[in-house]
Amino acid sequence: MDKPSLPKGTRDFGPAQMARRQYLMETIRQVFRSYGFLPLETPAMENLSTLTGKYGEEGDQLLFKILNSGDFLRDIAPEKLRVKDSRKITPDISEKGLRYDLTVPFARYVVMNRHEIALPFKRYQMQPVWRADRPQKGRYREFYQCDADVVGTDSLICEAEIIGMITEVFAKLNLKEYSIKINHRGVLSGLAELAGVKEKETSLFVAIDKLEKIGEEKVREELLAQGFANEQVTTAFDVLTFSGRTEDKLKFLRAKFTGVPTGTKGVDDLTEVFRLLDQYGISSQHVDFDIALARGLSYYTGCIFEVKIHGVAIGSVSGGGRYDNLTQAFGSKERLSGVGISFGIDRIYDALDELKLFPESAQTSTRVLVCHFDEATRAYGLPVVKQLREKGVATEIYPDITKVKKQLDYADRKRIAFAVVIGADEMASGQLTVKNLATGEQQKKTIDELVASLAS
RNA sequence: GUGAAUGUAGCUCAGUUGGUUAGAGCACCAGAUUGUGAUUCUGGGGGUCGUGGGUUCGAGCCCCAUCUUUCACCCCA
Repeated sequence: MDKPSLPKGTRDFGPAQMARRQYLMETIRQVFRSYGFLPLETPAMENLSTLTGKYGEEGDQLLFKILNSGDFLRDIAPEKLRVKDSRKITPDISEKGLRYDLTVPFARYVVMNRHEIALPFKRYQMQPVWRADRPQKGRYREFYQCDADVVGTDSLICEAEIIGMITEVFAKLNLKEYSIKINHRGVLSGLAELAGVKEKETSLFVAIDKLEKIGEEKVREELLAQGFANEQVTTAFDVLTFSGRTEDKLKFLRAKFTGVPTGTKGVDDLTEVFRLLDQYGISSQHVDFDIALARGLSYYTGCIFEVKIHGVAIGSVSGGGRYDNLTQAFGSKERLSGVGISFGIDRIYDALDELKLFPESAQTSTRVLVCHFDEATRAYGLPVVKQLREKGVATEIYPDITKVKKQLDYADRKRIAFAVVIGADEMASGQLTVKNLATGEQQKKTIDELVASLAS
């Protein structure tokens, strides 16, 4: 038998990690709920027809596909098999795939349940997604996304609230050094139009998205290599490299986009988002209007967001944006606009871990261990355990009869806060020995005193 | 998907130009202490050197393949 192992890019999460992950998820859930989002879960697998074509060509390549059940090769025409091109026979042998993100299944759900959904519909969803990527640090093949989306309204209040939620989540996590980058697809399209490269938008966006990472020179080289004309690139960079405060950027772009409706729409929306943040009293100190922010997912049409934590070598920990046509991709006749945000908790976990920001409270386990010496003292301890549990105190009793040393050792390893030692003396007097494992101090308490002191 | 690096005990790592039975620290288990953990002392278990081939009288060390992890590209949470 081979040594057991895990598929590439997947991980187990032990109790210590789970405590921290749950702390993260609970923090996010609390914020989502306070903004009026309600939970939704969808299946791990979707029909491939639901998934393909929504994420661009690259995305389709990264889909995990599920082999059909049964003897699926039997009915395939032999000449198809002879070609030995697995992509050609994929539709014949696979009709399901693992979900790639939570937004597309959400859009599918909205279209399927349109009749019973009250618009605007706000849902949050925290589930794993799968991507057949090559793993690296902060990049896994199975990871959790925590999404909140609103569908059925164009109001930019949603965008402002997304920024509000990000700000609140990060404040609760005690993360102070981060930036929320915001841009608008309209600004990017306007830019492409100005440069006269409207038909090659996508390759322009992909290139300028790397501006911060590889610098202006390299991006120029890449664009020229892709056949963009020198003056087109220069025009684009004139706009991209403008620096200044947000208001200055908006003013500058508004002037540039005279007679360019898509660009003007982008500037209008962003202006409105910043105005709403102000009215809401949501701090925009972490918000950074970045003209070069593009983001890959092809379905975005309006504002786009991306969040980076400073001081850690981890990609973006959160991203999102507005998408106008996603429900139409599922045959909806009605135009439903949606906007949402996704937190990548695996990356946030890595960042918090690296920055040592997990609070002590995120790693608590059992609070009390009841220790004993023999069957009689163990039996005496059982109702003590029961009483503590009824008061909501996480309590366990050492199941085997063994030396106190071993029982305390167990308590120490599990970082249990208190040990209650019950021997013949305690049983006779009713005064139990309560030991604080952190300080080592011991005192005698009756059962009632014990329960009262620990119940919160 | 493309290009590169890595892998020796549970963990972090030594291991000479290829040469006998592969080591350390920490961790683990047991005892010193039959009512007390985290500190001390003593002893113990544990490795087909990632896996499979090859070269050699002889491979942890050299060669090939494969897997894992990591890095860059691509893309992204």
